[in-house]
Amino acid sequence: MIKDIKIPDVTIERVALYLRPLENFEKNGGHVISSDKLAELCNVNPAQVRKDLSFFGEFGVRGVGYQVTELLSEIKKILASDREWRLGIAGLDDIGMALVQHKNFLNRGYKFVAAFDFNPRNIGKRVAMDLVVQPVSRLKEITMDMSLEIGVIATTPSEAQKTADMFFEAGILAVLNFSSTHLRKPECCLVQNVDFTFSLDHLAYQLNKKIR
Amino acid sequence: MIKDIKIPDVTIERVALYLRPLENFEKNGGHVISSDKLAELCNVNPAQVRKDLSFFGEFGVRGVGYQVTELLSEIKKILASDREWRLGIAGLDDIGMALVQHKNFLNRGYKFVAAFDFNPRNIGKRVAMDLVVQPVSRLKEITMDMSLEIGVIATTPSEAQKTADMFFEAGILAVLNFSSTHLRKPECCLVQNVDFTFSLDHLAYQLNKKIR
DNA sequence: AAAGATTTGTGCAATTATTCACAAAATAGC
DNA sequence: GCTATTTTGTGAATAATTGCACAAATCTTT
Repeated sequence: MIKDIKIPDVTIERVALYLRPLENFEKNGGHVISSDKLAELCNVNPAQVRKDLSFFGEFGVRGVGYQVTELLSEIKKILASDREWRLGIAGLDDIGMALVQHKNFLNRGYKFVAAFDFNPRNIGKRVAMDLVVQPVSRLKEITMDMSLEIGVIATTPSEAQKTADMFFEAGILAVLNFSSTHLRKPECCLVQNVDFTFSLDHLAYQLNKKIR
Repeated sequence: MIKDIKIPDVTIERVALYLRPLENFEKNGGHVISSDKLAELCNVNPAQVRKDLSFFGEFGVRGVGYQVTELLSEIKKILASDREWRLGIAGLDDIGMALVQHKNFLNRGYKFVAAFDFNPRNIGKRVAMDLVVQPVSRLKEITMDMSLEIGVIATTPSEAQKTADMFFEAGILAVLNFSSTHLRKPECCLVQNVDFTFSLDHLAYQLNKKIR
């Protein structure tokens, strides 16, 4: 039961954050968890946990806490990670390879079902179970045929826009961009950029403040 | 001239964001930029740009704008990315390899000067210019000898805590954790976690909201 | 040199987010 | 079944962030 008021972005981010310690907690045999405990695991305020969850419904029991398994399933429903998403990746050099081979994606329901590259040397390579690299020339066709939902850009910066445009033309829903280039995009499509150096910039700032 | 009031975290994040379009702008021959233009490039509000920068000083000229080169240098000074940071990485499988070979780090002053792995198969490998993989058993010693500042964890989840602890013991200043494990850490040390699946969770949530 | 046009820096109001604090609901002990 | 204890859900208070709006500073034109 989702209330139809605007849900803050920060709430979504935190709900995704709750997921991971919760899974651990369950794996270690926990069945019930309080907002206090969950908050502690996530380094946030307990009232925040309760308020965040209350945007989506009443999942807890007063005087008791939250059933872990139930809460997990509710959170996955909220984030729409209770289903499989079909990903296509372009660029199978170091980053691309690392991504398709990373188990976490599949564990969370993000499945690479198609891979593309410009470099003839990479084409035809089997990069993961049932995943053979196709030439980028077939990107649009395959994206439509396989109804890919999310396109992952792991190409060089100079190829990034070209590749993204092909995904857009094929009607992809969203793009996850690892290429450290700003992408022009159509209104209808979501783009999320990932840049590791931001994390380092943030660390460097804090370090400098501390050691100064 | 840094005012000694508390600077919001979001401001630091945005200042890092400004850096990248600014560098592009300069590369394309721009010499002066207005807060309006910079804001447009970064998808933020112009007043926000001005206010963010004003935390650190007065870098602009009224009626004119900001000298791009000067602003870049000021921002780098703010973020402490006007210097080189010495990084050590542990774990040279797919992610680790992708990281050490990624040019962006060096461009921003983040230099991998030591690499470590548990796997004997990886030890002795030259993974980048002047970067040969050492056994993790030498991590503490080398971290101290080379006065590494930031440790990057790209090991398997099960080795992550062990590795991090060695960095901590060696007196590392900060750790960047790619291992999708929560790390216990001493008070004195900063830890920043990087988890790609968060970006996907966020995309999935937004997609689901849209296509529902 | 004066008027008009720009664009910064910032006080302040509006909005948004966080946290407190407590009633309501559930359980446990007696 | 009553009392004490726990813990949720949430209204209200507090805190933080954003963005407007305008004076101050600079440049441009005549």
